Amino acid sequence: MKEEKLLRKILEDNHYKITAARLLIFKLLHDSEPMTIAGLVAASAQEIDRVSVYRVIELYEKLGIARRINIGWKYKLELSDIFLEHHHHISCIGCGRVVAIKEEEGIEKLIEKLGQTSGFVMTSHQLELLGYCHQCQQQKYNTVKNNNL
Amino acid sequence: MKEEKLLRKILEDNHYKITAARLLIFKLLHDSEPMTIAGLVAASAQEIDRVSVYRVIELYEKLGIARRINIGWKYKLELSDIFLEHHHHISCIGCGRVVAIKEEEGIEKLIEKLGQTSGFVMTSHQLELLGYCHQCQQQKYNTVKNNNL
DNA sequence: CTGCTTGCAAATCTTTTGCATTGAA
DNA sequence: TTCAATGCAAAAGATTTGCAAGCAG
Repeated sequence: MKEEKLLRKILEDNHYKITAARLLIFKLLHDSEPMTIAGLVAASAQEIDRVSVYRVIELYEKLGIARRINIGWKYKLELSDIFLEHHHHISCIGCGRVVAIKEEEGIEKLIEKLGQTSGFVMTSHQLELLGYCHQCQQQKYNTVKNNNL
Repeated sequence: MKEEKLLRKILEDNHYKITAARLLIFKLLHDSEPMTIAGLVAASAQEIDRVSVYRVIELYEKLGIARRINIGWKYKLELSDIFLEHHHHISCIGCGRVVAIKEEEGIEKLIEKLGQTSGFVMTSHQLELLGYCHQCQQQKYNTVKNNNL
């Protein structure tokens, strides 16, 4: 897949080695919805140590390969805009699912304007929407939450 | 101050007692910029136990008295929209300071529209902006970060 | 008085660090 | 061969839970 090729190039260009751990974490992020660190640790437990997951994620954030998205006061990880188009998310409070929202023209411009007005040089932004998805609106107040992992 | 009166009313209406710990945490949030839990714990260490801070905050979030705002992958706490007008923030990556952004007409409407389009019933949203404040733009790449607390 | 609140101790969970070993280039 | 990357152990930090004692209503 061509995304992996880009990954390899970024690692090489920055003089980092291409290792099994790094490829696996990338694959997991590439093939799934946004995941928590705990989820990544669980999914890769057979192959790599918990600590290495943290280290790979740290590196991926530094290199702009992955980024954290906030869900309430937790966070999940996904590949960055280099691999996925820039977008935002809406998260379901009921089942924990995260849905990507296709770019809405206008919002980016507004956001950029807000930063300028404050005298800041903006480096990034994130819009977090919370609510109940269609499914969870029906089975209202379902006690058993399928959050995270 | 009239905000404290509202606090007391909310607690009473929901059958929670008015205690020194609850009043103190409220006062701290009321008199400061957004604070981390660690900051609240430190500021109230003489009077109340760390665990109680967590419990008061938990209660305040449940009652909609306080809310968490995301800063990168950390968070800080501030009084909710009942006490402060609804607004957003821009955080400085350099010094950690959080600045409130006055409501920008248009953005709220856009956000509401995004939720509807996704078939969600939206309950809340948060816009997180990151960048460098005017001061930190000058003393670029200041190593000593005054983050948090 | 009575049950909600709190403090204290300790259990959990999450993230970070030190060091010896392994492996990619 | 060589230094970066990893595993393992353990430290450090953040949050939660159980229980007895204290206090608001």
